[in-house]
This record gives sequence, C-alpha cells and structure tokens, in this order.
Amino acid sequence: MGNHQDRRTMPLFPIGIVKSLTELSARQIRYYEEHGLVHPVRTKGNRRLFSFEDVDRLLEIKELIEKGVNMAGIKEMMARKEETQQPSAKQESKDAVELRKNLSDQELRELLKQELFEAGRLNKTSLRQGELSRFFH
Amino acid sequence: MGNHQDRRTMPLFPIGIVKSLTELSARQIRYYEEHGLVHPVRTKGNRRLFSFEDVDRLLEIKELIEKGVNMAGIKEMMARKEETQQPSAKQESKDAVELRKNLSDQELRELLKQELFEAGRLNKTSLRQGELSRFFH
DNA sequence: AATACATGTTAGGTTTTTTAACATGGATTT
DNA sequence: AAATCCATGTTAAAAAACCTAACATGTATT
Repeated sequence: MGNHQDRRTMPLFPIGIVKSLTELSARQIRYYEEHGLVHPVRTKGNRRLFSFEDVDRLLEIKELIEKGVNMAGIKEMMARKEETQQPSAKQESKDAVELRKNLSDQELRELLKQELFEAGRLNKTSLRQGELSRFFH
Repeated sequence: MGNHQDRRTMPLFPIGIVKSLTELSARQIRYYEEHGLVHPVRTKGNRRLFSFEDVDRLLEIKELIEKGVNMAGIKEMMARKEETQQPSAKQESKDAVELRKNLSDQELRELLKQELFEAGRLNKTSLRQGELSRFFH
C-alpha cells in the first residue's frame, strides 16, 4: 500500500524520448503539464521523467488537438475518463499523486527495481490498449 | 522486414535511467559496452540509448559480477545464451545488430511509434522473465 | 480593435553525458 | 617482491539536453 507501482506509472522517460514518441514539441508537452494533463516526476536534478501512462495520455491529447479540441475540451475528456475508471485504477491514480513529489535517486531506484520485478513476474503490459489503437488509425 | 522492432530492443533509456535501473555505475555500463556485452544505440547527439533488453542483460551481468565471474566468463555465458536461442529470438538479435548504427530522430520516432502500436495491440511484455526472477532472489 | 489561446523562439543557466586520461586495489605472473 | 593485469573510480573539459521565463505570433473570439 502506497508503495505499489506498476509499469504504467513508473517514471522512465526524459522529455527528449517523449518528444520522439509523440511527435509533440517540448513546449507543447510542458504546456499540457501546466494544465495538469500529465504528471511527470522530477529527478533530483529537476528533469522531468514521464511514465508510459503519461505518453499514453499525450498521444490521446495529440489526437484531440488534431481534431480541433481545445484545452478545456481535453480537460473535460480526461476528467470523464477518470470518473469511469475501475476502482483499482483509481487506486493507482492515487499512487500517481503520491509520486508527484520529487524522488530521491534511491527512491527512484527502488521503484524501478520493483517495477522490473513485477513486469518479469506477471508479464504485464505497460500500456492501455484503447488509446494506442485509436492513435494508429 | 528489417524494419521490425519490438519493445525489447527499442532504444529508450539514457544512461542515467539505466544506472537507476541496475545500480551499476556509468563507468561499469560503458565498460561492459566496450566489451560488447550491450549495444546501446547513439542519438544524433551521441548519447547512448539503451533498450529493455540491454537493461536485462546488464542485470544479468551484475548478478554474475556479484558472483565473482570475470569478463571472460560473462562473455562466455552470453555467447552460450545466444547459441541456445530460439530462431525467432535469433532473428530479433539480427535486428538488434541492424540497430547498432546511429538513428536519425525520424527513424527513432518511427521505431517508437511502431513499438507502442505493437505493445498496445498484442499486450506484449517488454522483458524476458528468467533474468529478472533470478535477479530478485 | 482588443484579448485570449496555443505554440514558437530565444536567452541564460543548470544538469547530464561524453571521451580520455590517470589512479587504485586486488589478483596473477614473473 | 616487483611487475602486470583487471575492473572500477575519479577527474577534467566539452558538448548535448533540459530547465524556466519572457517575448513573439497567428488564429479565434469578444
């Protein structure tokens, strides 16, 4: 409890990789963060680290942007989405909140190790499926 | 063909993340690369990018190091491992070789997108299981 | 015409990574 | 015992990536 972390929410990627993954500009990514749409963790050196979940959300945001939806619309979508989430996912979301504070190197290492362990043991996937299949039309 | 890439071999992590993941020093990681044990790709800016597979191998190397095995021994282990690999895995290994050259941003983006797509569609895991369960004793 | 929105661009500072060189302590060889 | 080798640490200087903050801009909205 509290300490649990899965591959979806584990902070792994610096912004450069996320740019490649999403084809969004750094400016855009930071802007969306400003609006509370993604929640990258900060390293000790103040660099953002994004999770698979963040990347997933950014891809979703990108789709909506391309459809002409504005920030308000996107926020609304995201909010609805949270609502219609399974309780277990809600719990994870709470863990994500927990993660919003800075991580010491040690803590980060612990998270990552735990995650790798989980991944290996349970053969879990890191990505929700809906988003992605929608992105790749 | 040739272009196929899976989550295991996709270049994702800068060395800092790999340090956290493995608790190896940067010096160690580079040294093992020098000895051909891992094959991080270089970005346009010459930074190393490691894949899940690389991390996996580094964890395995770490275990062996901790058991007192030297470079020669580890190389031998790795070599044997390659030999006793399924043909499909061998094929992927060929892809990994393909990856050893530098990647343009565009190529990298393509790889990453493809990978995310695959991940979402097939619900694959990024890590082989054996390694990790051995690491977490 | 003025404002707001979403993003681009720029500047200056900090962090991370790179290569190369030299240092070191424990094994091994001479 | 002295020399050598191995695996790693440490250091330095340069390059790359990232950070925040500010200003610029084009399209929509008021």
